[in-house]
Amino acid sequence: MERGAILRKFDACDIQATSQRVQIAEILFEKQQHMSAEQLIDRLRAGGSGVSKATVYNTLNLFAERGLVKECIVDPERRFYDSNTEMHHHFFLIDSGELVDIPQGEIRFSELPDVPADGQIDSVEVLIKIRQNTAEKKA
Amino acid sequence: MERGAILRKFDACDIQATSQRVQIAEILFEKQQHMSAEQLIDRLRAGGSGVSKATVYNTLNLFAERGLVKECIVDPERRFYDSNTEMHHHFFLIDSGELVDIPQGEIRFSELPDVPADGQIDSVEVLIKIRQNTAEKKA
DNA sequence: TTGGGTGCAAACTATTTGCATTCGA
DNA sequence: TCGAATGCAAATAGTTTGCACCCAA
Repeated sequence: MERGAILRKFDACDIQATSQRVQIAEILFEKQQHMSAEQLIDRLRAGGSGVSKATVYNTLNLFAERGLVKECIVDPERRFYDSNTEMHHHFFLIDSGELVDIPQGEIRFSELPDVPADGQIDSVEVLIKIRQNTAEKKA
Repeated sequence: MERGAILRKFDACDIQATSQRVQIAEILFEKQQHMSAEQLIDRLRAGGSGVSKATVYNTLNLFAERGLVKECIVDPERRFYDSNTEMHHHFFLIDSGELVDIPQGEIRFSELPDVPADGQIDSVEVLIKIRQNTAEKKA
């Protein structure tokens, strides 16, 4: 995604553009992906950027809050930030800790539960955990 | 759930019964619920038990590993342990941080995605986030 | 000029670990 | 008796916060 598109996204989400925020967004929106703060910091460092840890965390929180990215809680060790904010679901590859998108439309419900009184659905997320068969299986 | 049933569960999961483990299980299986380590510790303390923090964490990990309880990751702040290990889904009440079971059968899929090559489904979890309408709504 | 953004380091919190002690089969 | 379980405290890791500094409108 080129800078122009990022700036437009910022604008749409009421996010002031700064050098650091653009750097972070450029990595996040490079492709459809799920990154943790740490992975992002590594990428920044690898690219020679000196953005601080605190700024990365603050920025990711800001992005998530403003709806620029989606926070995915699947691994208690770290939060993932998903550059795809469309309603969609995930495979979680247990062995690699990787999160993979399930394209919209590949899951459909034939029945959904009644929502508790006074509540409205904010989101519906399906997480399918996958275990690899590749190598060993037994302990 | 009475002690006998707990001991039987322990046996089924190959967990050696000890006083602390039984105390913890008694609270967890008191009813169908989701507890965090901290809530559990509070309950133990309230009941006059002196089980240490480390033992609670170690025990919860052991229980989860052996399939006695299900670990639910929904809030990055804390892990919940679900005394219901049946395949089932959850409502997450955003405002209260509460996790509520969706009875088995109230969600049905009409379409599920293909599983990545060499993988097998470990679990399918649906999380429906609910926002309350009760009081205020706007910032 | 002036408030928001940034960087750093210290603070925090949930969880894990090492090790000596205790308990139970 | 002897290994497993426990308790404590210290260690760890991810994330947040306080505060001084800097930049752009």
